[in-house]
Amino acid sequence: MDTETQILQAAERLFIEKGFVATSTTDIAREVGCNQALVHYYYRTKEKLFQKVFIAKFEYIFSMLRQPLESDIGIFEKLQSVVDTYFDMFIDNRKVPFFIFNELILNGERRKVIKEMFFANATREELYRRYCQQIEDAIAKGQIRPIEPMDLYLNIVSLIVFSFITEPLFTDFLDYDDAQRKAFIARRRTEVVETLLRSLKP
Amino acid sequence: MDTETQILQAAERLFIEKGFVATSTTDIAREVGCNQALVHYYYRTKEKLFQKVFIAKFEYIFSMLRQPLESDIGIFEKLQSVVDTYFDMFIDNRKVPFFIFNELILNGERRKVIKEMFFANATREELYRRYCQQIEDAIAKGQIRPIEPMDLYLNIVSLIVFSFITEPLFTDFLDYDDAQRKAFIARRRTEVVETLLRSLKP
DNA sequence: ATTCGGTTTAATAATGCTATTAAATAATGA
DNA sequence: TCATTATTTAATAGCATTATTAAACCGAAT
Repeated sequence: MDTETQILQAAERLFIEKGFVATSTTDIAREVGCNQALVHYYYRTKEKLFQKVFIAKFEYIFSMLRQPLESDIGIFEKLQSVVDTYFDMFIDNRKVPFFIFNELILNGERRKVIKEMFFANATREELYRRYCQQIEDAIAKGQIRPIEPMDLYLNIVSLIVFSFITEPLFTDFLDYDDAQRKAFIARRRTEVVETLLRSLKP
Repeated sequence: MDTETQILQAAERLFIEKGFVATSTTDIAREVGCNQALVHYYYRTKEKLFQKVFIAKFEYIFSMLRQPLESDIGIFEKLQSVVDTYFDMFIDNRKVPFFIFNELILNGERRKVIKEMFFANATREELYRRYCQQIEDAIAKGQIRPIEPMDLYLNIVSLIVFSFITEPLFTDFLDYDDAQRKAFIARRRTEVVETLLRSLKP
């Protein structure tokens, strides 16, 4: 693999693991095994490199909504599908949820950049609008209780993301081993679905 | 007020606002209007100062559970009371939830220190055990559906904390003004209670 | 008035970081 | 082959940060 993408991938690993501020371009170079100046040669500044990593992850996470949302299944199955999709993905990328929120919240300047990026693509707003439509239809049909689509979305994200954000705390505080960690996440998965579905009953 | 506590309070403000890494002892000194060496004179190292701030906040937040838990009201009223208590407190300390999780998750070394502090006080475990007892009683009496007390606790914390963690995102992404921000939080408050109560129906 | 303790300051050592530059090296095409 | 371009390195400027030290300051007790 060429050095340029090696650097990008090392940066991704380190940024996600330790966050932007705690990761130096020297760290990244060391991880790749190249000279530190190369990081700047290819990506000019640490911030630019970071944004490349960040936006890619952000896009990726958001795009995962697309498939369940467009499939032709019932509203409850969709919800189950969304939860499963995210749990599967986060199990292999345990620090990603924290990474996204951490960087998005800690740095207001960056938030502006991401915002512009986000609204630059009209299909994303379209995706959200379609989601709202589906919720409102389900409410109209009496399948679920009345709820603001945004509130439901926040509930979903809260419960999923928090399961992964708190996982390191359990691991350390209760001395969880690998098996217990897995079990914790597995239980959260079913519990999150249970909670969401019950909370939506008309 | 004496300089020592001025420094502590400035540190608290800055640490909560910008996080540990992004806050320098020079920042703190500037905020107080004193020499940077004074910060070290009183608190030796930045890390020690931070831990003093952090542990105080952590204790405070946890201790807020005590009153609702010990009062003699029904399980649903208790839940409502807990949610209200935290919403009230976080409304005046909007960045605190993020602060706690951010620092707790980002730094594994620190987690160890907090863990020791946490388990040093037996009344805290006692508090948690009493909470579990109350949930299990409510389940046995058929007031709520079967659920692991830990899962319920996580659900509660997730929904509350996330309302405040995501608030800056709404503020920026959707250009919320102060009134809209207040309305957002107010709606979340009722929605969180609604979601929790419904999800617990037997 | 002077001494003494606690407080505050200025100065600085030591370190680590980002970003740049110029030179060296490797790769490529004429 | 050789000239040109792309990649990589070493060196370093410039800055910020933590922590320490020695000296200055200041108020209170003697």
